[in-house]
Amino acid sequence: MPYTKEHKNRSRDRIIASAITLFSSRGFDNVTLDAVMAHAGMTRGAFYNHFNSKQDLYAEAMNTAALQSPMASDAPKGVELVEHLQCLVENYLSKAHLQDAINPCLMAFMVTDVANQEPEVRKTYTRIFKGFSKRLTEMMDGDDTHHKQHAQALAALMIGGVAVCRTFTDAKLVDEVLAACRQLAATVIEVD
Amino acid sequence: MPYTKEHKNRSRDRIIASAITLFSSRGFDNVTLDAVMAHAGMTRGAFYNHFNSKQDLYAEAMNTAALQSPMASDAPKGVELVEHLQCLVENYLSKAHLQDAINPCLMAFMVTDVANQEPEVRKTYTRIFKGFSKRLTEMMDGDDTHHKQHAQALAALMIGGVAVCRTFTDAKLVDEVLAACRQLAATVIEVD
DNA sequence: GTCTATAGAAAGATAGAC
DNA sequence: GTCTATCTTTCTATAGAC
Repeated sequence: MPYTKEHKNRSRDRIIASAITLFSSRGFDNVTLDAVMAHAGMTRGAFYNHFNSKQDLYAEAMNTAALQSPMASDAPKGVELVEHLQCLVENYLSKAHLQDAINPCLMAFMVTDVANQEPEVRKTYTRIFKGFSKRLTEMMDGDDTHHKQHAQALAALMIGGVAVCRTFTDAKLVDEVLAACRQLAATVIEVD
Repeated sequence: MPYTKEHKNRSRDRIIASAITLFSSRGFDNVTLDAVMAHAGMTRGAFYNHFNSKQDLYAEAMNTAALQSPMASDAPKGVELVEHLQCLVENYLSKAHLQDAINPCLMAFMVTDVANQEPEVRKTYTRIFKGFSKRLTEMMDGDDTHHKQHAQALAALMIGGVAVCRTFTDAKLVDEVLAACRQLAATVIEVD
């Protein structure tokens, strides 16, 4: 057996990593399978040994990006949950995140892209959003209805803030809006 | 002269209205000029008498949608600015807006779509966002730095809320998140 | 499992008739 | 100004060699 399962898995991982980078920076429709495969160091023909379709890759890329996201990380020992949350939110609403090609939040980078895709991709997005907002709820220390509502609004604010800033051609506006969102986010977290 | 200027303008307006409806519901890349022109009651060949390119139409559609938006409307006589703002925000973060095919907010419906377009389109988006947040600032009754910051965060929250809800396949989640965003938005407005 | 080659379908833009 | 017809490019997906 010239190709081990290990080798195939590595190929698959490279394809997904390339998809995350290219989809997030150019959008799903503007990225060809040719480009994804070339970025992963292969050619187009190899693609269908790993995925059934381009849409299939889309869903897998979102899943993987969600698992790898800093937002999914646990608080270091000795750090309060709320402090950890504040730190994560600061990093999420940062300039560095806007340009992150490795671990971007696809919920923010691709939100309207996803809205126009097949239900399978939208279901994946919906599931990831629920996990995201559940995590926020938990870090807010408790999960009664009130905290859940705050967490959902916070999630929309974070995703919206990053999404709009990525469209701006004005660097000063980016700084202002990110700061404004961080400020409001902090208020939401503190109130709890 | 068999075709009057009036007639040409009407054709142009129909094309733009069709573009707003189709782009917002399916995304820029998934809509062909064929589809836009057919929706406007013409064929593809007539397009280039009105616009230089598909991207050109994109920018024009965003401009027109921004001008037509309820958010651009003035408060009726006798209604306080802040009350008017509260009303507009309620309508913006509503289920009806998610399905509005005539007057949707393209900033929310197309935010990540725009991020991947040519600078010309992104500049248009940036300009419209500035106008939007300036309007919010004014309705908050004053425009010192503090109000500006609140307005920018409110804009990101509104756009984010509508954008994420449009991707969800779960109707209950849509209701929850819209309500959560309205709640947080109300807090921001009242604090001022 | 990955490659090259190609089938087959679409879409943006242009040309020329009316 | 709008039409039909077409040029040209590009892309997803498949077939078959290695």
